[in-house]
Amino acid sequence: MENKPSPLFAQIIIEWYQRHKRALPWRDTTDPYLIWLSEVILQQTRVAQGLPYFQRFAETYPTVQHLATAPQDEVLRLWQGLGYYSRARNMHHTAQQIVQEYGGEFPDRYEELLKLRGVGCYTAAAIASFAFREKVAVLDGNVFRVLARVFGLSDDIAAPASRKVFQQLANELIPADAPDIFNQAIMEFGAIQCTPVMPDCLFCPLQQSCFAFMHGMVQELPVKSKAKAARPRFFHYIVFVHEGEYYMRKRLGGDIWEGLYDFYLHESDSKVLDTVTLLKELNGAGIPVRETHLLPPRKEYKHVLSHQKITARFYLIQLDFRLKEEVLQEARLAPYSSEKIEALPKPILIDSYLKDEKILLNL
DNA sequence: AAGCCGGGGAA
DNA sequence: TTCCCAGGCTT
Repeated sequence: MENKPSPLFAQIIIEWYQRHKRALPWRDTTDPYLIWLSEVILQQTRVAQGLPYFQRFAETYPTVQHLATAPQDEVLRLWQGLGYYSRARNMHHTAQQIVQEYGGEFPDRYEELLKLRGVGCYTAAAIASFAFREKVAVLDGNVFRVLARVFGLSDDIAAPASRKVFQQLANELIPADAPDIFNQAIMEFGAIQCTPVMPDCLFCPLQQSCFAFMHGMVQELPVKSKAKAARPRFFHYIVFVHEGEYYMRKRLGGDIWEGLYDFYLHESDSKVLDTVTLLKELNGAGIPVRETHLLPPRKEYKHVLSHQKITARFYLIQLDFRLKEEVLQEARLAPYSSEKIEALPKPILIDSYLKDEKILLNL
């Protein structure tokens, strides 16, 4: 670390913020519920992508009570496309907890907020400072980047141990008389001015006091270790259809997309389906299909997550009989009309397939 | 400390 | 195609 913290930093950042800040709906409120909602949505999401989701959530669930009493499927459906669905499940759970244990009132201190499910250091600091003006510094990806560059910190921001260094610096920088504005300002500065690639150093008010700029190290900072490569997976979805109804199931925990709906899934280590094994598996489950029922997949889907690379094929099977109740229960499948499917929360992969096959309207 | 959990935008 | 974006929970 080269640069020393100075009160000038907060002053410059806040001044910059007053002139450049975007008008965003969650900045017009001190309602901790709306702030919480926006922060959870924005956790791993760009403003442009999260904005319409915030609008829909705020409109559908204007208070924490509304969210608490909503069915989980509905909450997940509204969340569909945002990814990291545990955020929605945790938010739903916490809404119910706030109604039942906190009398519908949000906790108003950082330490209390931290106890809520889905609320970590960042979100607790955001709510505490924005809604209650508590002097606690937020530390998100933007703040890490700005501090690393301006103050010349070369600690790996992906390493949990580095957090202490940045947190201490941020705590020294945050002014007691404007913790909320400072937190907003430094994050907005990172998002707009001090961007990950091609930061606008030419018109930066911190140019002459920025360690990275003065030392030609803007490209090198922050230091961040790379994520490991995504592991390949091969999904073979068996889409049973009978009299216009499609058999789907709600995914369990322990894997991706918990709580979302997909089809009967046969996973293997190859993009080529081993039909013999599959048919044995289906017959063993009490589903009497033969090879002739298995239509070749129309199209192959690649679905890339940050940690998995999924290759998926869909095999439509027209059933001319109804599956027995025990069989459905064992396979956790249930029939849904296309209208019902529309209302179910689904991974983007499944939604794309349904739209390509015109099972769902492309709205 | 390391691994898991989505999806989209820009170069 | 390749690269980038990350907070919270679990192990």
